[in-house]
Amino acid sequence: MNPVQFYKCLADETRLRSLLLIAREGELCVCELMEALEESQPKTSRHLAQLRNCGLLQDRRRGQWVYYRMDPSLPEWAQAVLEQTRTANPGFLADSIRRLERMADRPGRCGADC
Amino acid sequence: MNPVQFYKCLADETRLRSLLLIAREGELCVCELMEALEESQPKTSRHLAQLRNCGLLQDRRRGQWVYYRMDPSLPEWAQAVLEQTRTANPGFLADSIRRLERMADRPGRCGADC
DNA sequence: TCCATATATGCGAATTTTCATATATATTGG
DNA sequence: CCAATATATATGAAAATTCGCATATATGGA
Repeated sequence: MNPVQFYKCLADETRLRSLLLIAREGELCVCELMEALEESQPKTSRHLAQLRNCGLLQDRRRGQWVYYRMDPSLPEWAQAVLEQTRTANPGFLADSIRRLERMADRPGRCGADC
Repeated sequence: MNPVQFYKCLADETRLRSLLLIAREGELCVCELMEALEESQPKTSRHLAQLRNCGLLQDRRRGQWVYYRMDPSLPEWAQAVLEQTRTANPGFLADSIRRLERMADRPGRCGADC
């Protein structure tokens, strides 16, 4: 993981919020991120695809939904950077978390079997 | 310090190398960074000014030279991010450090009195 | 004062990034 | 198969970033 490319990925509001929200929640689908970030579907999807292509996120499809989570092979230093950024800047995600928690009809998360 | 703006500062090869080199060396002047990074004078100077304007670096003039160092008021999480990036990616700076150490006629560093 | 060195900045061109819009693909349920 | 929902992508325009080059400023020494 090239540090410059890593930081290019974090250098955008939509991408950084998505990453930190996913880090906090474990796994989120595109429609949840759209709602939490108040962004359009193509914009949300495109940024997530970019983070996946760079190796920061993994996705899995479950029915109609595609869930994104941290790529577990992300180097430790990069994971640590994300964690520190998240915990040191609680205000950065506050509104997004509120919208996410108030979201109606969130698709249910389950393992590989529902 | 807005996290997105902070990461925009790190999302460039010249700026990230400059920052990590300065973090390692304590203080460096523009001509040392030009040599270490093999970059032109205007390019080097412009990126350093940007880092100063964003609050990541401080500068002090000593004679003809302007020395840049970390801004001590940089939030702890940001300092930690830089340190982790630096120690976890020794190869990222290796060539620059070699060129810096082999540089002839490096301007001498002293306190406020030479 | 004049010159050499070090650094900063103005500016337009070139490159990169981001976005909105439209459309394509995939899945589920009828 | 058809319709509805969720997600992905193509495309061209707009915005932001980066760069090279020229020039300006600051300092120290002859």
